[in-house]
Amino acid sequence: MSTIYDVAALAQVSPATVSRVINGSSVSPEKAERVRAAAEELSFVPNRTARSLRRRSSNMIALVIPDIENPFFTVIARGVEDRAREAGYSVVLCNTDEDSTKEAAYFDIAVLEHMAGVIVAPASDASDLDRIASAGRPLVAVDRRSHDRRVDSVVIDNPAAGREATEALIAQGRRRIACITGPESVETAQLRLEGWRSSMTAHGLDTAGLERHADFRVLGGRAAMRELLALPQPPDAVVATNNMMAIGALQALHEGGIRSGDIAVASLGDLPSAPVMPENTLVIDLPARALGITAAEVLLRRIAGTESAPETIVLGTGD
Amino acid sequence: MSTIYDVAALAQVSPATVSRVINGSSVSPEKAERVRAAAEELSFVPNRTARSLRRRSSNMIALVIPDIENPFFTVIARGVEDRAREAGYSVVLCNTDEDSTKEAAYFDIAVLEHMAGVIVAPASDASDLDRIASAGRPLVAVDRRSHDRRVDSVVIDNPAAGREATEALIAQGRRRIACITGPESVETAQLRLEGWRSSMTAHGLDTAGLERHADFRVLGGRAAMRELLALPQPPDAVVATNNMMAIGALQALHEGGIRSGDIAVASLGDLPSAPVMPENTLVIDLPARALGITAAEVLLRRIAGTESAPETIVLGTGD
DNA sequence: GTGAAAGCGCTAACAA
DNA sequence: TTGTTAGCGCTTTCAC
Repeated sequence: MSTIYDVAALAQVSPATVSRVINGSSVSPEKAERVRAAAEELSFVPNRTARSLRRRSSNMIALVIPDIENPFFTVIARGVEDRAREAGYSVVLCNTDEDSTKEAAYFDIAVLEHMAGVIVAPASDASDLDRIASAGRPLVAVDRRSHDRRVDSVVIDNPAAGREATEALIAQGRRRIACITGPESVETAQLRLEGWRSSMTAHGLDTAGLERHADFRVLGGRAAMRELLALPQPPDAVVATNNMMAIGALQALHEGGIRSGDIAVASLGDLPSAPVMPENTLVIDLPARALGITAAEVLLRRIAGTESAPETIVLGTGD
Repeated sequence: MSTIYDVAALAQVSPATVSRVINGSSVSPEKAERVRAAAEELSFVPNRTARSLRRRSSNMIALVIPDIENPFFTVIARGVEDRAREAGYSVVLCNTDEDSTKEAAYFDIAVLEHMAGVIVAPASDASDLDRIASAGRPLVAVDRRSHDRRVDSVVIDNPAAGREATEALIAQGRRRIACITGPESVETAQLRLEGWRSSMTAHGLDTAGLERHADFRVLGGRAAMRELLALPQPPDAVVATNNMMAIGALQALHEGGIRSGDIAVASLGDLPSAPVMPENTLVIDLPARALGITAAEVLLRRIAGTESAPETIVLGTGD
């Protein structure tokens, strides 16, 4: 493990010059070359910890997501990671289980570790993003906006996604279409629900009693579907506003012995690789990877020091 | 952001004493109390970067896995993370896509970042674990042993898992049982295959032409199953040595229009949450979480300085 | 038990 | 453009 002093000695320059070469400041060509040769010779690699200490910022980015078992978020993670790594940053993946307490603990760590920035899919509207913002760390919300409008957000056009799913079911001839959405405290859940509602009313269809709030997870989707099945007049289709609840809904249909085709399910977002896709299932692709890439780009820009007002980037579902 | 100097000044002791209190060295009770009060007062938290620089070791652990989309590995990750976090370490998740080059890049980062240790499910037997070992960083292989016998390993009893799956199929009355396993360069794949083979021969069943090597992924499993279906005499069951290949095999069966029940599939490891589990499917539970927890414990012990000879811990499939 | 002082390896003023 | 120097915040000898 050689240091810039070793390199400086071998190249017969000062440590500062070595540092400049590493960081791309202006150095005369011949000295730069000597430094490069010396660094090569000693297989020198800069000590990132020392750099972080001095710069008061590391090259780690925290990515805080609510559910690592959900492929939607792992795809986002891969998008973030690919872009971040290109820029020389490492990504620390933090899983919160939709739990704001766990989330807060991760935020504290991010600050303590002097992480360069944080990308978060907030567990709820109550997420304490201020913990990060007030510490002056760049922060980007992804997939879900925060109530804190000071932070950048990268989201999907959620109402459009809700409408798209609903329209597709209507086009299949479905009329009594229910919607299973996420917690009321998550804006994404509300917006997708609104998309469904607007499509329904636009087509003159009744929505009364057909909304259900669940938890964005399999069990919640299943329970909600069971309730819908128990209605005096069950739906003939359902929009699940995320993939996990769609799986839960399909499970409930299967348990209930519903004939495939009697009730159609539209999922917002790809299902985890399944052996067989049930025929009555419709998937609306969500641009998860683009979400991750874009969030990383916005964050990197903030890390680089861009000072513009916080922005919300809305990605179309077709992206 | 206060420092130990601020705390020292307020408590009227030297910075060294503050450091000692933080790290639990012997300090007189009254001074210790003064320091604690001062730290509380200033809401002091030690700067981890400075500590890492000084100690030449951070409190980050790298977890390098081949496939973040595979729930088997995410469950391992959660096991690792839970245990690591208890001990005050953060976990950096690194996804290699079964690619040794990507893996090597992560190893380099782990060394550069002075990470406290690395847990890896090696992409192949050719994985260059020496990169870490020779840098003196603690290293534990999980799920897959390395050819490098200097490192600790935590694995499943793979032959037993292979046998268990095979015996279960035999108990169902299956006789012509194929095996789709992973790459030849991955020991885990070989051992599970051997488990299958030993059960087959123990029951006097023929194994000729019924082995397939794939890549532990959905597409590979599907292709292998197609080949098996194209055999003059196709199998009546198949053991897939991991969950993703089991999904691929089931897909191939579905595409091939095979009646459910004609060919049974046994999967080593839980399937990702699926809407419906096909009836002809059998899952052998693998103790993924225990794998993660145990690997973390072994690593933490090494980080703490245990100097015993490298060990291989084999977890029973019943654990 | 406690404090003074010397760094860990790097970067950023400040001079030259 | 280049070098000198002073830290970033912490830990750890080494004296006392």
